[in-house]
Amino acid sequence: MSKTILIIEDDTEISNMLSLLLRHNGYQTVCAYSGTEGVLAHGSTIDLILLDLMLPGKSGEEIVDDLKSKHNVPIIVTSAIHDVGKKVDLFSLGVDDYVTKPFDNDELLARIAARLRMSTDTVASQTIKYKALILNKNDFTATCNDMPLDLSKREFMLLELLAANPGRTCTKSLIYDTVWDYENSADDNTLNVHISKLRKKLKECCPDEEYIETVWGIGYRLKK
Amino acid sequence: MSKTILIIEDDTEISNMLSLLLRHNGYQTVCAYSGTEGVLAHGSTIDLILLDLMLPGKSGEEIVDDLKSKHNVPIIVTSAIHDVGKKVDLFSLGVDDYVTKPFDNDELLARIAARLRMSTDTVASQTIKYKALILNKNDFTATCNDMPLDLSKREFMLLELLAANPGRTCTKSLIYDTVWDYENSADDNTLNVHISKLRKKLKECCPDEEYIETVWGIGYRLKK
DNA sequence: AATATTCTTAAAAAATCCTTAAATATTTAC
DNA sequence: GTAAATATTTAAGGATTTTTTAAGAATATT
Repeated sequence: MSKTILIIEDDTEISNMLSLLLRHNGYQTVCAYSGTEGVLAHGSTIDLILLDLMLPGKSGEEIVDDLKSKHNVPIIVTSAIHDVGKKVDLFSLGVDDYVTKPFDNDELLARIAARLRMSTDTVASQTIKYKALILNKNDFTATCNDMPLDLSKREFMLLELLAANPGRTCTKSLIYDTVWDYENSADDNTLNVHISKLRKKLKECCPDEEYIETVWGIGYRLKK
Repeated sequence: MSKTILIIEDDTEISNMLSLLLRHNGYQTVCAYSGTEGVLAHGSTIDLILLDLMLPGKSGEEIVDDLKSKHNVPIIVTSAIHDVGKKVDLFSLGVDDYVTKPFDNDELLARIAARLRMSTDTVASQTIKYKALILNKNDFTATCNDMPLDLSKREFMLLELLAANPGRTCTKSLIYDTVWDYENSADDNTLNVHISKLRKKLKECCPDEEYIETVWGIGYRLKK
């Protein structure tokens, strides 16, 4: 699955060059042109951040702090400074790596690949993402638009089943088998009620979008 | 406490220079002049390895593998090659960082310091902090808001497990495995009672805040 | 051996979740 | 367009799980 990289870089020329390089190598990119803009653009869909340190406005340290506290993904700093003192401070803040400009394209790609490999091995394999929705199978937590979703066990299992098969219709019979472990009687309304509650909770985080579609007479599905 | 660094480097001049540099900066050093010698010299007293890749004899990859399997400490490769392909392979083998020769002394020191800090932070650190809570694994003492928390062994282990995974739900089954060392029978109430007592003790130090959240049907967690 | 502490069990109370049922709304079929 | 079938929503009762309390069993300490 394609990874998304957030580029925070004030020099348009460098930013464009980076974006092109990364897209040519199979990544998706999001560009921000200042630290504050970068913090705003950062969210659950971002897998790694390329951060230029010499940005106007907020200090680099502040930005790293804000980014990390919002969503903890690897940060690689691209910097022209040769000041080693700075570098040490950054490491202690949580920066994962840095490259000094002008950088070698292949080296940059290698470092990005290394960082992504590290993070996917540990956490991401146990999570299901669907649009702004993230389900963590390890600890039964869920977030939508980075807001916590408070789901009961049955609600979580139901949403997990749907999110694991986005765009595919899950028949009621399949859902009862998977989530409830028994066959449904024809007049059973339990599933409907659970869907209703899920929609209500999802709407609180995403007022604009309808996630769960009903397939009349058959079951439910998440929109493609 | 002073850290010991193993220098694996066949060029005597560079080796001596490195050793001098590191000793001047408060480290102890051990020198080896080939890969095989390096693997032999490696043991429990070594905290970090500086490894020259262009060694005669065994391949660099083999050496890294042998070193890591003997005692897993950070390895920083010092290398003259600019071949990026090599670098990627090394990352996947477990090399933590690399510097290209000729290297800047200060940069090398910064990277060493960063790696050592990481490993002490993760492994050697014997305290767990969570909000106003501090758990000391060495002597099984705990404080909350600087007030001593008098915890029994099971209570400490339980709180330790939760605090080591803040925000994550620990399933009952996991908790029984970790704290009690046996599978729980379905109607076992022991864990619930311990949670109850923990909450009571925590409330005495933190009347305002509820630390332990229950995840219905699944387990418990500390709030994010 | 006696005492103190901690752990477990049991039972009642409280909280939460699940299901049912009924009323309303929507879609499909004729 | 109307009737039938299916879906949605709400509220309430029932079922399940958790919390709390207390007492007895197990373990550790003096």
